Amino acid sequence: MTSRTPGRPRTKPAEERRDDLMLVAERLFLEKGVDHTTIEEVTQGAGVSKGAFYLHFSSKADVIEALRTRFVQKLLNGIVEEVGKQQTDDWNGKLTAWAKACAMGYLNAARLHNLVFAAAPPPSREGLTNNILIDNLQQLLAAGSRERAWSLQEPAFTAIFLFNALHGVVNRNAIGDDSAKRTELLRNIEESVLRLVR
Amino acid sequence: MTSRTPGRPRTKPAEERRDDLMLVAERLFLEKGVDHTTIEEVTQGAGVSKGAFYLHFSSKADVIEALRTRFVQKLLNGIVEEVGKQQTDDWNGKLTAWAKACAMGYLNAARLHNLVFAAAPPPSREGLTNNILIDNLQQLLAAGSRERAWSLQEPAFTAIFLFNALHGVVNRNAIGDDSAKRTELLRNIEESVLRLVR
Amino acid sequence: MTSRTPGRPRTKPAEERRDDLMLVAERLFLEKGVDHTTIEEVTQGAGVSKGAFYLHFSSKADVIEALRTRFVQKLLNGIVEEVGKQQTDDWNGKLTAWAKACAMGYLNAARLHNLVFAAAPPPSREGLTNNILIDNLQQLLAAGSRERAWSLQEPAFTAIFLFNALHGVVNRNAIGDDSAKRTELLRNIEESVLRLVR
Amino acid sequence: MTSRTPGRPRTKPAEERRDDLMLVAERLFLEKGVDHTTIEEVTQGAGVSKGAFYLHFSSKADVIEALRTRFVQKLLNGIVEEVGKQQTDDWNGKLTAWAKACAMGYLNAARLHNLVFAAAPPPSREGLTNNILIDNLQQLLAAGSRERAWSLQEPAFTAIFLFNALHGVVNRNAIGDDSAKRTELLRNIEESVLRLVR
DNA sequence: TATGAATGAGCATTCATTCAT
DNA sequence: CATGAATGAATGCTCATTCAT
Repeated sequence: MTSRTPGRPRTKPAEERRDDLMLVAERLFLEKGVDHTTIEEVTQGAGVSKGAFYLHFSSKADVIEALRTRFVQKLLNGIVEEVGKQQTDDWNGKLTAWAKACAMGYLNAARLHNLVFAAAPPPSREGLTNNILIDNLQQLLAAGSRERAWSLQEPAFTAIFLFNALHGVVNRNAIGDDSAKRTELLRNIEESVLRLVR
Repeated sequence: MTSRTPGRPRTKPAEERRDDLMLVAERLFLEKGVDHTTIEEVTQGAGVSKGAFYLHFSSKADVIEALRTRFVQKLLNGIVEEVGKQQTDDWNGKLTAWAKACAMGYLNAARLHNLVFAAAPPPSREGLTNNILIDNLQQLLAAGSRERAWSLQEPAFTAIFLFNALHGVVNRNAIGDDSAKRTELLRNIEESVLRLVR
Repeated sequence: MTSRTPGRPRTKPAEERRDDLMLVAERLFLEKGVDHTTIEEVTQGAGVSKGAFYLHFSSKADVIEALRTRFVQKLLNGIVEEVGKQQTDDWNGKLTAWAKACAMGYLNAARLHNLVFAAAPPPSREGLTNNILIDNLQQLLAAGSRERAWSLQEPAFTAIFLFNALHGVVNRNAIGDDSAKRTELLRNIEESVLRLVR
Repeated sequence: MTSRTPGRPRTKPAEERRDDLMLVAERLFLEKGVDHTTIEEVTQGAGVSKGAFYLHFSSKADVIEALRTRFVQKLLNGIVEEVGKQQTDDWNGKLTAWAKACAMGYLNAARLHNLVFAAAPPPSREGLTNNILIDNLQQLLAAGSRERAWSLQEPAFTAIFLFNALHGVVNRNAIGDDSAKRTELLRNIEESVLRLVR
């Protein structure tokens, strides 16, 4: 009589339903990839009808967008908070706080980030071939370390770190033919790389 | 016997046909994304029938794999060559050669890399939201630089460099709960980050 | 606490609501076609909830029926009134009054009639291909007129008039194989057609 | 024996397949209306897979268009042929030939015409309410005939003939407010109507 | 080798209608 | 009288893959 009819209320606040759907979508997208997750699977997982999905999102792409936005926002909030805890003039502290908070955010979100930004990586296959590049770089780093050229405690870590830095920096500067820009890019790369190994 | 119109041979060496198909596939994948490129478009572009595709590749995923392998192999060859040119004990030279060759390879391949590893993110939208993180990091780097905490000539560059390094390093260590590993990861991150800004 | 915001009454006499809904439905049906007008659009236009629609009509088809009935009734009333104004024995006056009132009714209702009777043909495409028949007929009429076979002032008008008369008369007599009926139909057509051109 | 493998050839000339599909589509569209005929029903009726439909038509609307074009073309051919049989200067003969051939074409095609031009009339309901207008007109015509105002042998026929002529002529001149055009339209209507009853 | 007609599972999206409140 | 969240059947269209020739 209170209204708690056994069988769960068929109607929920919109916000809650939306969250349910996003939750399930996130899980399924991560498990099977966006392309191989159907709307129906999402709604079934959320215990609603297929049509209900479109009460909250205008399309499949719309959920991804929502997931993406939410993820980035949460992460940024966390970072800002951590950085704020540092002394005003402790720049190293701030920077490492930034990096750590960012890393922790990703770690906690596990593969979600990839999902949200790359829309369905071919499951697990991703890094495999990449490895032959990273392995090669790692060998170089290890060799140089052994020769005391640098002092690296974890060549494996640095290889991954550096490879991804390179990859990203190039991606965001993908300008075809501007020779001046290329030169500058390479100069920047050189400097950063050398700092990294001391 | 009668229908042998003099003109292009309708039959080509398998290797050549395969290359034709890969070439077209690569171009179309880049132009419109993997998911929105059909096998038929690929075969039409290569001037062969739809069925011919399956004479050379077992599936759509198979071309992607082939494209990926070819890309990585070429890149690695180029890198090894450049590194080989350095003096045996010039480790800094070797490392920067590695980084530069890798960067150049990507630059030359432009967006191909992304394609090959991430199976077509919805074009261009990708980095947009990411930017709010990178922007934030950039501001931090710029602020610290102004205060003479570090000597960075290009905070914008470093922000991108660092963000991607972090992202990649975390992705490849995505282990849920191993607390020891997390601690070590964070320590490595801290050290690398600090080296990066001196 | 009551939530009864002073303003428009949320409740209206049934008759009025029904009229509101019919009005909006008519407009939308005309603008976008029946099939592409949703109940929700209708209720939104009328400022009521979706459910309210079903308080006044049992289904979508039901509004169309209501619209149709109302249209025909109004038109008939207008015609009867005009015809009634004529002298009792002025038959030509009565007939032309009928025809004119009918024509005016349609003109005033514009495309509504079509809508109501044909359930939204894909807008505008309708007559295009028909034209090749009417054009052909018009050429015949113009040619005969030039040769003084008939005295037609507006072959274009007559072509349309006649074509539609034929079309309608056939449609309403569409009996497959009754040969006698067909013969009579053709005789009637012949007679009427000849009268039309004198 | 030559190629008649039991089990029907799974592959047919495109033209033939296309015709099969159009044939089935036409029948189903007529039986149940366009909107209530699914592509799958069409392909099942033609004994092919759903996908085969899209090998020959780009969409559902495309078949309708094809059906329409084919219908009009055939009809026009028949008319032109009949008209051509008349004496060069027998204008009445030509005109009645036109009208009869057109009528016969429609009769033979039965409801196809309607279908093709109006895209699914709500089955059978169509003329019902219209009747109250036509009935009224018929009564007027019959009354005038009894009074010897006109000499109509078939008021029922003439009522339908005239009603549809009016309807069509108005539809094709549906200009909102051009008063001059309206006046002329009414004058043309008046003249034609009077000719029709002598 | 090469063809291209044929397949058919697969899926996003729409919307009339219901009903608990 | 009124609401609007929820339903879920219905359907057009795509496309990777097969296979008879």
